[in-house]
Amino acid sequence: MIEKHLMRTRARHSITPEEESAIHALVREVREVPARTTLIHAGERIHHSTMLLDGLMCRYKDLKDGQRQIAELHVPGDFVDLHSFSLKRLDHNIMALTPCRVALVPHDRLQALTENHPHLTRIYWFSTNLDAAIHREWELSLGRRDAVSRLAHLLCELHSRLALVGMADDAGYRLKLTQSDLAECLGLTPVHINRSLRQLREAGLVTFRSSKVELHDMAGLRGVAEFDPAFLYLEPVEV
Amino acid sequence: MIEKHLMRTRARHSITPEEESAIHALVREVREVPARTTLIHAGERIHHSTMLLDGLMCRYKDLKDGQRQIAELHVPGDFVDLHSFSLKRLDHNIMALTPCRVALVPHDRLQALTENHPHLTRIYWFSTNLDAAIHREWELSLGRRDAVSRLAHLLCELHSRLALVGMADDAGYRLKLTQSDLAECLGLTPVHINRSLRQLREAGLVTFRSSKVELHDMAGLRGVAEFDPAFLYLEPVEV
DNA sequence: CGTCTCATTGAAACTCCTCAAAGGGCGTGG
DNA sequence: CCACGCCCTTTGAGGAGTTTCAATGAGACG
Repeated sequence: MIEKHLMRTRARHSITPEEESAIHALVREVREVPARTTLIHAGERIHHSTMLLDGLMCRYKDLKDGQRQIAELHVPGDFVDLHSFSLKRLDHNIMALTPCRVALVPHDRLQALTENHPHLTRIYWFSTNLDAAIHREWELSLGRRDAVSRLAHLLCELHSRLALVGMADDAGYRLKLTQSDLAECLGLTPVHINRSLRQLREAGLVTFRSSKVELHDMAGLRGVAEFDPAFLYLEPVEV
Repeated sequence: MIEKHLMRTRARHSITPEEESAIHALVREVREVPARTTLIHAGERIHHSTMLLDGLMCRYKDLKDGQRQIAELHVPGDFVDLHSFSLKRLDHNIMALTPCRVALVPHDRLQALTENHPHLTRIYWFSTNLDAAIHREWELSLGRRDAVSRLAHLLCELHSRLALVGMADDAGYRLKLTQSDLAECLGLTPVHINRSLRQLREAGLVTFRSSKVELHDMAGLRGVAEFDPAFLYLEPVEV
């Protein structure tokens, strides 16, 4: 059930069978979430964290005039709001972009984890630090990359993250996002996303159509994006 | 010596005298860092974390063409790279923007902390989650706010963070940054920062000149910025 | 007092946005 | 099973915000 979460965890850290059962024991219940549901609203008191089992979710903030900025996309296996364990309230909203299946992890079980499992605590601390690293890479994109490069970078990032949980290969991956969703990730308008996608397509690098990303020239795409996967910390680390 | 760090910690969490001594015991040495020194380079193996005692530091990333994006500014009392404890290598560089005094905290002492002090561990986990919250707010700025609002927001953020460690009051604060530094924080050019500063000044909101931020109309500034300090988690939380 | 960096200003160019409209795909209901 | 409606995608034209290039001014430091 939480297999993808274990995949992404094992990819970066070595965990004992006993620790795996401790992770299994974190989950209290599994729930289905319809697409376009805002699961958690900024500011509300939270008592459990959410692990994404299937589907795509995001963290987003918006301005009074309705403009929205997605701060991070979440793929299956991700802990979407592990940080709510220490923050108690979030500074952002959490929404399901597609129909999702999530596992709920009560904060008191995480509390117990920090008391009894220092190694797993460090692993989960690492996990929130990885989210921060993704935020930083997005800051670089939003601040300094132009539209085409920004888009290329996001498609590379998703490729790496989905591949880690077996949901992408060299040919491409399924991505049930609209061009408006991409716009909200990249600080652009849907219209400009459309034009930028065309540029990438006409350059023979990648096609995004009917919810599928087809990679035609991964090296070229990474070149345009100046993509270096180091920020995803894909190498095993002993924490 | 680490008084500002204790100030910002006490502002958000209650800690016992015994925990305070544990924090004191983290520091191995204090070091001076000249302005414009890159202390830590992306990718290198790190064995200690850096606590900022005095001066301003930043985390930054850059692109091949030399464009730079600052991902976060650090004020005295901040742990600049606490996340290097779990990540081991950083995805970004760390630079002193002004002459700085820093305290070095060996990772093995943090490791011991996670084994013996779960409460302090949660407090420091919180601290890295707070950095992530600041990153998210910057993503919102970079993606969706226009130049003037972005600048106003940063000046509000720094006011709140500096006030927390007693380095800002209602009148303003000292800020030893150049307009180019601000440009690198905000994803703009120095020229445009200059024009935007003029707009804020002529609107009677704030003046930034000779390293001083003078707040003339805090309410107005917050309005322009759409500034809500919630993302700084200034309220006490029991973790 | 000269030098260097930082700040300031103007004019032109460019990227991306806004507004608008038409074209496609898919599910639902008649 | 087709038609309708709805949302998403695509394209065009004009406009706004920001950048680039260039030059001058001001302040700090040796």
